[in-house]
Amino acid sequence: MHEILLVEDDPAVQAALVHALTDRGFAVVPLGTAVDALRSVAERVPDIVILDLGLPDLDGGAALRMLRGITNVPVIIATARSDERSVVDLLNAGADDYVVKPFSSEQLVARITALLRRTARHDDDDSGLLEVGGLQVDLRQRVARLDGRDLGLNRREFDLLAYLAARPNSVVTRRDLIHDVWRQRHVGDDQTIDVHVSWLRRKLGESAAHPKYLHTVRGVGLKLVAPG
Amino acid sequence: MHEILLVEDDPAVQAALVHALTDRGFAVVPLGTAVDALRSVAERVPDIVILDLGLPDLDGGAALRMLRGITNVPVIIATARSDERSVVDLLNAGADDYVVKPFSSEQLVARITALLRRTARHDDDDSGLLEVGGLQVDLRQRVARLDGRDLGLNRREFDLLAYLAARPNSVVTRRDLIHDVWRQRHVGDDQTIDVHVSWLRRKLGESAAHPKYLHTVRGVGLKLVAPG
DNA sequence: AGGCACCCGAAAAGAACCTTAAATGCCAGC
DNA sequence: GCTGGCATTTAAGGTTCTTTTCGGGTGCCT
Repeated sequence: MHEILLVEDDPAVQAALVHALTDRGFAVVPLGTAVDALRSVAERVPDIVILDLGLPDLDGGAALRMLRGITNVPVIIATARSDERSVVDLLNAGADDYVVKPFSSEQLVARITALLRRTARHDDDDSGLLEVGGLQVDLRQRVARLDGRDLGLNRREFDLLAYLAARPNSVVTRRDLIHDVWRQRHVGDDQTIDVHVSWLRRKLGESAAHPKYLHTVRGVGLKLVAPG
Repeated sequence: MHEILLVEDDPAVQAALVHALTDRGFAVVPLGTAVDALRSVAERVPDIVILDLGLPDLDGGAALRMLRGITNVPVIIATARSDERSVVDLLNAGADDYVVKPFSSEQLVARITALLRRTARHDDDDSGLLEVGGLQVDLRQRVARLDGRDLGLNRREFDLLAYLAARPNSVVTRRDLIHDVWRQRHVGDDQTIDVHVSWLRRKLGESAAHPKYLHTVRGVGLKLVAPG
């Protein structure tokens, strides 16, 4: 679920866009002034900002520059001003895209999606840390730590743990694992999974009889829980 | 210096754009057909593709989809077709931006720059000094030093090390390397990479069995870490 | 008790990887 | 256009690590 900060002072336009974007599965934060927008971004950076020009409090270029002073968040300018000068200036001031009203909400969504697609990779890079209790799984470095100590997992073990750590407390079936971790239809036997789970348990310093993090759920699958 | 692949069949428009883009310091490869463009990209991936619709040989949507099958290169659609359907479809098919003729070359440049800015973070900004532990990679002089001593790397070795040094501690896949360092789709084999890594390790005074900086992550790729 | 699901040690089977050496491609200078 | 040198890629063999298979075992549930 992506979070969109919508900065638009015309209530009618704002309402229409909120509706269109929400329909498409985005979480929208609608605001009417540049100052509110800056404050909001300082507190929590959204996945993308839609910025109207002609806000009541601040000139668009100034608002954009201040925003850029805070963060590198993707920004789409959506405005009625279509003069060439304005387009070029704002793009050069750090905007990612510029759409001119009237535009269809469909086009705006397509442009948002395109921009998110382009930025997605970076997000992965920056936020690849999963934590469950004293367990840390760093997807970027591909290192898993228990209480700060590197577990020295190999590929399968790491992928397995990462998959579980991404879904703490929920039961994962063997079928899920074959599909998502092994990425194939037929693994000869569930034995295969069991063996890898066993290796993983050993490295975690636990066993099936005395589980701390990695619990078996009989007849269903496995579950990674924070101990306690 | 960024490299732009310009796919445009109208000779007059092509000439004008080549001129405008070259003036702005871009290296431009102008081509007139989609087939030529695909061939060119398969051989060497540019920094950005400007794609005209209405090419003589292939429908724009088809061309874009085939291009996306090969690579993730940023694509700007530049065309006279301004109907909503076309805009939305192509953005959803993987285009990054869509500008409608007639557009000013200034606006095109601004959009190119915006897109490169958004994409660039991964590439080396060839203006700086990367440091990882006792390793220095000077992108401007293209010199790499270990504890102050010049390693005497050749082109590939340098690019490889620079790419890794720009992402310390993160695991980089062979696929990333083929795409971003070799910049082409078909490298006969991963062997190629292995061999260059081997040369690089030798010059770094280490080996796969006893890595200091350059670690293999089996089944995934490589990782440059600060030793210790 | 008997069936089922699961656990785990050991060892075979299979990939991935490293290195050296030879072949190929590319460019500069003649 | 040829020739030699350098950089890069392909090829081959060996090594190490990973993954799977096998088989005996344990414990839960009906």
